[in-house]
Amino acid sequence: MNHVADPLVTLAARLAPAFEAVAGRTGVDPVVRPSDRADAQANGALAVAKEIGKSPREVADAVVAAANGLQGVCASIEVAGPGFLNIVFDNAFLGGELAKVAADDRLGVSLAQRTRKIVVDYSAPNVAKEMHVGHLRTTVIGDALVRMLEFVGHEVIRENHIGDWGTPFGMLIEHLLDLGETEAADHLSLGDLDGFYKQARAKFDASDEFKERARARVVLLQGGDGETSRLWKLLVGLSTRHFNAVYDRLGVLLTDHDLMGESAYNDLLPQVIERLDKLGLLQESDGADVVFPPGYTNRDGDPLPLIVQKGKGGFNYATSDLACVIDRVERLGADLLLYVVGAPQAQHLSMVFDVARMAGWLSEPSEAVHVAFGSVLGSDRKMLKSRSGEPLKFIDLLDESLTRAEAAIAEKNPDLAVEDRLAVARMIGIGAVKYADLSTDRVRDYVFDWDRMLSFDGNTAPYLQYAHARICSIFRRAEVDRTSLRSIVPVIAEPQEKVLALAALGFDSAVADTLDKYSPHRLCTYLYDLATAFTSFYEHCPVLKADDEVRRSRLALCDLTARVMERGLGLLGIDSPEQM
RNA sequence: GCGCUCGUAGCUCAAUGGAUAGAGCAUUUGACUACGGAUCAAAAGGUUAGGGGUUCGAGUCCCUUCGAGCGCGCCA
Repeated sequence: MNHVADPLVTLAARLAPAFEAVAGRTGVDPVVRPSDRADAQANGALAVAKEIGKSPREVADAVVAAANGLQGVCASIEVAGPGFLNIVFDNAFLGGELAKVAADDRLGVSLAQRTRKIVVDYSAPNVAKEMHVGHLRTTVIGDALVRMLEFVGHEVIRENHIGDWGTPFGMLIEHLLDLGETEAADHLSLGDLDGFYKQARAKFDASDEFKERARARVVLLQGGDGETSRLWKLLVGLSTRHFNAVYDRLGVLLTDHDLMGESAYNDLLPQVIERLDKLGLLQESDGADVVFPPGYTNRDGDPLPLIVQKGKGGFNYATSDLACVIDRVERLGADLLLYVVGAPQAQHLSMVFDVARMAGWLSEPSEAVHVAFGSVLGSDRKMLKSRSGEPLKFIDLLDESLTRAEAAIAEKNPDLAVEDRLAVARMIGIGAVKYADLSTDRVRDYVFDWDRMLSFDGNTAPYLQYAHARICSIFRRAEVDRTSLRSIVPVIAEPQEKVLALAALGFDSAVADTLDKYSPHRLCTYLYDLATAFTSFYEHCPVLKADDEVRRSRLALCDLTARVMERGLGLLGIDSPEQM
């Protein structure tokens, strides 16, 4: 049994019996919330009053009278307004809780009550195409969710569903042959994947002869021809090298081990059709094999089908997505499938999930969730593009983040050794890009703005990293063994100490809330609150100059704050430099 | 036309159905013999797009109007 770190959660548990006694039933929610009038407030009396036909204040008074589990937790509890309970925590209680969390390697973050096997589908770039800004959100959000899910104890299977199959590969392989393998390899290893793709595309559009060769090559590829497969693998290998270079620079967990491209499901595709057919779900419509999940209509108001086999016999992405569901549930035994995919695909995924449920491939307790996200916009509020109008290359984005971060550090901390500057600039620059992406509600579009994300003020990665670095600076001067601070009970006296203590103790709830909705911005908001609580504490409460007992107590608060910040940023995939 | 998502301060964003809607930027005003001022404290800034409804209580849930973005049968 994990210790509950968040005082608000403890309070709710202690208060619940009193609410239940007054309401005369079990399962009453005390509705404990953070408060700006006290340390916490409990709003449950208003609902109970309605239920049992008494006045809210009467109920609130009765709850206070019945609450006998609060000794040692609360310093005061009083009825206010129409029937709210304002609660002030006991400082000694908070100190004790801090000590427990400080002694815990997990910093109070509890393990999931039910451990699940979770497939996270994210990133998914296309072979022979360069990664661009369109892959930013899925990669960054997916990575953060993976880190958090693993941290709370789930078994996570990362799947990078790369686009490594389909009709374009006929033309790509033919172009490869035209260029000659070695020359093509040189060309591609330079990283100019887009140029290669565009050349192939141009030939495909211009030449009937090439078009015919490309089509024949697709047939060979799908038929498993040895030489064709070898060339295909060559293309895939050159592309994944590019992907890995980006992932490495970005600092995400994806490796070749996580590759699970469309080609991996090739053998399953015919089975998808067969099984749908046997279940009687398959219908023929305009020459294609389709399934009609209820509730979808097209332009004309007619039922909208999910096409699983094209009129000419080929499979499409719906087939592949259904095969994925089968593979993930039946072979891997996953009970939660997360799709970190852009919001525009909502209808498609919804139809795929519906069909999978109709077919019985996705049933309780297994479920699929579309973790949708909005677009990255430029300052003109349109999709972010490079100056030339092309999608912004991922690698250029990373380069610019580094350049800008390095310039900022050189200007603001010229004392930092030059050899450290590059490493720190990487942490700041990449962190800024990731945090900007993670810190707004994922379902909304967001405006990409270098100056804002790299600012050291406001809700940005550099601000959080700065708070962490300041604490590290304190410890460079303090000459104490940080681990020795983790067994002492901090004394909470000043208001700023209390705010900071409550913030640090809320890490568990922040992680839980974040995972509840798969919304990383909740953890970001939490860490920002923690950072502001710290800077306020830092301004008002001298640490190193304080008398011995207070000094040790405040050092302990600093240590815990830094650990939570580093771990929290780490869960977002962001590093915390000790100096910056 | 239908569907999905969104609409909150000048700008960028928060707000598990709870009291007086919060931050940052920009603006204004304070605090630098500094544990890292890369900061802090404060002021000002709002009919939560409009209108109905449910509820003890609505930015949040429902209906509707307006506006924006994205989807809507053989690309993925």
